[in-house]
Amino acid sequence: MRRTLKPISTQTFRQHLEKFVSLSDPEFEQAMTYFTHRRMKKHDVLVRQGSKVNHTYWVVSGLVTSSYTDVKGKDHIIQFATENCWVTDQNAFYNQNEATFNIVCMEDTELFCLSFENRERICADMHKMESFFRKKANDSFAKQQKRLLTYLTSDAKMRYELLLSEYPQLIQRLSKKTLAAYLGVSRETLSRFGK
Amino acid sequence: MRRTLKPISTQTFRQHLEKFVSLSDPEFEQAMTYFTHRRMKKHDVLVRQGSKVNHTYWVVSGLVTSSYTDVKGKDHIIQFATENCWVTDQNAFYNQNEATFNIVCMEDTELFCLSFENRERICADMHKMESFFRKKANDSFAKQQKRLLTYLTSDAKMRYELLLSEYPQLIQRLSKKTLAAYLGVSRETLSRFGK
DNA sequence: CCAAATTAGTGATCTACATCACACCGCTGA
DNA sequence: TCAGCGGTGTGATGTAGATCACTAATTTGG
Repeated sequence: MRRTLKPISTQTFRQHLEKFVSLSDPEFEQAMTYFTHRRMKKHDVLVRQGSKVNHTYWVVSGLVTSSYTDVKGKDHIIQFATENCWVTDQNAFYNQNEATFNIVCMEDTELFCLSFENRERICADMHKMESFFRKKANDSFAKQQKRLLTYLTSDAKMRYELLLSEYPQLIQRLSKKTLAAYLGVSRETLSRFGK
Repeated sequence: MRRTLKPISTQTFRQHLEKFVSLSDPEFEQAMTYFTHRRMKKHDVLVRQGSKVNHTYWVVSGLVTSSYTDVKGKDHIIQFATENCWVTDQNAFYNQNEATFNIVCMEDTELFCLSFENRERICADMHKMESFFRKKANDSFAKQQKRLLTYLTSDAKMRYELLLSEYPQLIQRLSKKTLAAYLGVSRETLSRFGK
């Protein structure tokens, strides 16, 4: 549980929080005390399917995926988290039960970590932070709904092209296999979309 | 904007809130002042695709669907809301932009309504209510994620059987056509799954 | 620095599901 | 009361995309 936070990272984090709530200097400093900082290596596992989930993470730098391995051993990625994204197994974290997802670093990754206890404490202590998390959760929910709608309305190729246009930089950082697991399409079919 | 709330409904609503936060009698009474009450008829429209969304709704009784009509005129149902469910177009409501979804009563429906302004006010005035909405939003997000995962991992028949086992009573209240639009499967294919 | 593993492209098949077409039934409302 | 319309079942056919099988290229870690 180290405490050496780079000023640049904390500034970016502050900007992130201030998208939803405005904070004074002392308020932001107070908020930071609830977080810890970690550096992970590529392939490191943050959350393992079936085990407890004690933290929610904010990605300072790097890239993390949240995925589910089904009974046939096939992977399904339900979320990418790059710089300035939050990631955890929501259900397991909030209800304190076993993880459905594997959360794994796809690159060397730097994180701010918030434990379950600290999450409840920061929300109880700082109304503004509870407000932040409410707004953030609503926002995530809306985005998730949009993604579900994409599944209901678009075929695989359209979903791929949508991803290309929305996150062009992400495509460079991930293998096609990984993209396929996110798009819900086989590696072979994705390959045939060309480009 | 009437103010005649049946005691039974308000008691159920209180129980709903108390799943996430505990409220004293005066606190609950204060909270209720931010809501209004409405009765709708079958086929009435709460939100129309393309227009502004001024309220979020809690269903006292009845049944409401949130759906999207695509360019080909095909309907996709993103959510059912029965008794004790919240429903609105999240994105349009929170970001105050145009609705993606149609929200329509499938039965005569009774609602508690919370306007955008009142939502922000109740959250600012009552920390506990902000806490409620934070927890509720996280819960909804996790449920939504689970549904997306179902799409990624299960075929149409499995999704149908899952729905049957999870919401057996819902099946009685909806036409197969409507169920098909929720499951992301054609009416004909659903029909062939048989009873 | 090289062996092993992982990633990527491509053809041949297979299959779940969509779409089209039609027939039938039970409401509902002028 | 009966015309019409939405809901439902079912056959025939079309198709997106899965799966299998193989080869080649690229990455990686010991």
